[in-house]
Amino acid sequence: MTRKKLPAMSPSETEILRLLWSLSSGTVQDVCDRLPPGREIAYATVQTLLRRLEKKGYVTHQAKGKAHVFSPTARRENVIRRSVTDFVDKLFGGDPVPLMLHLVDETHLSHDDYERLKKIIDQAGRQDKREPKQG
Amino acid sequence: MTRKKLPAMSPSETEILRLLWSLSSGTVQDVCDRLPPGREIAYATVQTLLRRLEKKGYVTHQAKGKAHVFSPTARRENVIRRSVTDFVDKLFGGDPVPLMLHLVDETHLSHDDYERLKKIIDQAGRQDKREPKQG
DNA sequence: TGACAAATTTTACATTTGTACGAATAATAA
DNA sequence: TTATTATTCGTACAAATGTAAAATTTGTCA
Repeated sequence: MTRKKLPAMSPSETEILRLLWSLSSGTVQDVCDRLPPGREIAYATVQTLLRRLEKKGYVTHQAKGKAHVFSPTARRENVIRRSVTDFVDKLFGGDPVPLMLHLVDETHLSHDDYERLKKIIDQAGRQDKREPKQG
Repeated sequence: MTRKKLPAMSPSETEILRLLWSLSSGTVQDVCDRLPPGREIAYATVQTLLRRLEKKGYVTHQAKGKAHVFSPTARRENVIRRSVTDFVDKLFGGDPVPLMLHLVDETHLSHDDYERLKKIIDQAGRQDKREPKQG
């Protein structure tokens, strides 16, 4: 299946799509309710953003009573992968390592987070040895 | 000293500023020469971007012969910190941990990178224990 | 069935972004 | 000093973005 490459999302669109993911699916109102305190944008604005996301292919909707229930179409993983790649390209010339170092340095992590991270890194590192060059 | 908060950079501006960092300072032409192959934008475009960066306060210039030599004013660390924070806010609701996990998972790292990362994480984790709540 | 409320659609609009041409200017070589 | 060349400056402009008011439609309750 030729998975079409969707047009890039704007930051605000990204923000909205994230909220929709956290809801699985929802109406404009639902998304509005998820806006964090301090981030106040009008209902109509959220709606515009959802419409644009739909036009770009990131979400779809289905009528439910008088309201529209929106749901994400693109897989979260894929969208994130692309966003991260773009970001790393612009700010780090494509090399993710400096970003990782930055994150570890700048983030206050809980002990659990450290353990989890270490574990994952260990795993990834070991896997790396087992599959030296497989695509 | 009340360090003023600079207006956000656009992705293209970020890209250009990154190149300027890598040069320490340089003319429009210098920056153009640093554009990676495949990324071709006109001299005049680069110039506009630098001009806008200057207006926003990220770079400054000084005349050197007939050319202008641009140099970054904002500290790289700070700009990166802010960019990363913004990005994490939009895509992960402010929690950097999922981004770290994603990066470790998705990135093909060299053995050295793994070691380096592990070391840094260990260090950060230990430091975390020694300073339980100091700002 | 008619009024009311909730939601959508339509339309709008200032700003930012990406991109660049052409004119002006300054250095330089002849 | 003049022609040439490199470089900036001013200007432009379509598309994307952030934001939303106004108009309209659609359920729903009395």
